[in-house]
Parts: sequence; structure tokens; C-alpha cells
Amino acid sequence: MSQVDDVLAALADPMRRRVLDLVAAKGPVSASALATELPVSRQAIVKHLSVLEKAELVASERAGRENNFSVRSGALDATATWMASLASQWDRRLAAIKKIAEA
Amino acid sequence: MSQVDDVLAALADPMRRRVLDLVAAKGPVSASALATELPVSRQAIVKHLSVLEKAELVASERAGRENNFSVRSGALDATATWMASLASQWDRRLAAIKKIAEA
DNA sequence: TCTTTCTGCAACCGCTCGGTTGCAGGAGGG
DNA sequence: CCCTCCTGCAACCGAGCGGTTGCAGAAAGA
Repeated sequence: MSQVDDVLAALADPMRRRVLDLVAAKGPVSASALATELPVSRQAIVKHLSVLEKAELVASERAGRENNFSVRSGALDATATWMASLASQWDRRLAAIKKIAEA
Repeated sequence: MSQVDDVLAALADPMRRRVLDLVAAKGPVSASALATELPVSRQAIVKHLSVLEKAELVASERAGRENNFSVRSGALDATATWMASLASQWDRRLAAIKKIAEA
């Protein structure tokens, strides 16, 4: 469940979502390359990437002197599933309450 | 899209998720009632509820001198859908890249 | 080898955020 | 009418976070 926790915390920040979108669009890409297309410093992006990596939304692979990041959909998918099941859980409970109220 | 933004920001905080769970479990309930079952002050819970209400995860209904909150699943469902579609989008892109690499 | 460039680490700063406390106001019950 | 209880507003505080800057180190190219 801390998996879901990390994903939600990671996605909460708009700049982090922009970074994530860029990584998804550009494929394997380095932090420095991302920095050229975003209005923040490289270090800021490095921090964002480390958060995203901890949430397993992104994975890094070293190639020589540069570190390339790619997107991983597993954690995102798991979180989406968790949210959907939570929503349906609420709906079921609401339906049950309504049924009791009608009886 | 700011709907999704608000939902993610709201769910990012663990205490806020606890509040949300309690509201879902207890049905229509006041902030003061929630405060008796959580290790924080009433005011803290009021703030959390206002954030949840802005994200449309919760709705309030006044009954005399007390304000009762209930859960709303719409925004949560929408966000789950958004996340799932984002994940499948990534998968399609990765599949496309892989196909190019194999060609 | 020397230079370039990409990375990683650490310190620092301002602001937002979660939380508390105190107080004023309004609705109900005796 | 008076007292009680629940609410809402505002000020305040500490911690965490997003962001920057500076510097040291390692890998590739000339």
C-alpha cells in the first residue's frame, strides 16, 4: 500500500507530471536533456526524477557517463486499480445505506 | 484537468486519506465527530475537509447547527480513469518503440 | 594528457502546508 | 432568557518541499 502512497505523492506536483510527460514522450532521456526543455534547473529535475523513481513510475539505466530515464507503467496501473476499487467500494456502501433507508 | 489536479493533491496526504476513509465508513458525519476518532484537532480536520470538498471527493450538507459530510465517488472515478488511460498510452508508446527497434 | 561535459553531493533559502490555539457567532435545549 | 455546543475565522508556528548555487569527480573527445 505504500506503493500507492508514493505514486500519489509523486503525481501531486504539477512540475513532476510535466517531467513525467516529457520522459514518456522522449523515451530514454537524461536529466540534462530534460533541463533544456523545462524552466527549472537540472538539479530540480534530478530531485523530481528521484521521487518518480522511488514511486517506480520511472527507471534509470546508465549508459557510459550519462544516466537515462524511461517510464514504467506498472505502479501507475496499480494505483489506478486501487482508486477504482475504492470508488466502487463507496458506491456499494452508499447503495446499501440507501437500501436500508428505503426498507 | 484541474479536477484531476485537485484530486491528486487531496489524496497525497495520508491523514487526509484517513479522514476520507472515516467519512466513507461513518456516512454523513460532522467535523467534530471525526475529531473524536482522530489524533488531530477539529480545525485540522476542517481544513482537510475543505480540501477534499474542493476536489469534489466529499460534499457537505447543513443540518441545523451542524455540517455533515458525505463521500462522492465521481471525481475519484474520473481520476482513476485518467490514470488508467495514461498508463495504456505509455504502454502503446513503448510497444511502438519496441516495434521500431525490432524492424 | 588536457579539456569538455555530464553526473552526483551538499548546503542554503523562501514558501507552502499541516497543525494548533484563541475567539466570536449562531442554533438548540432547559 | 440563558447556557451550551457546534461551527467558522484568523493568527501563528515548525517542518518539509521545491528550487538554486557551488563544487568535486568521472567519462568521452581532441
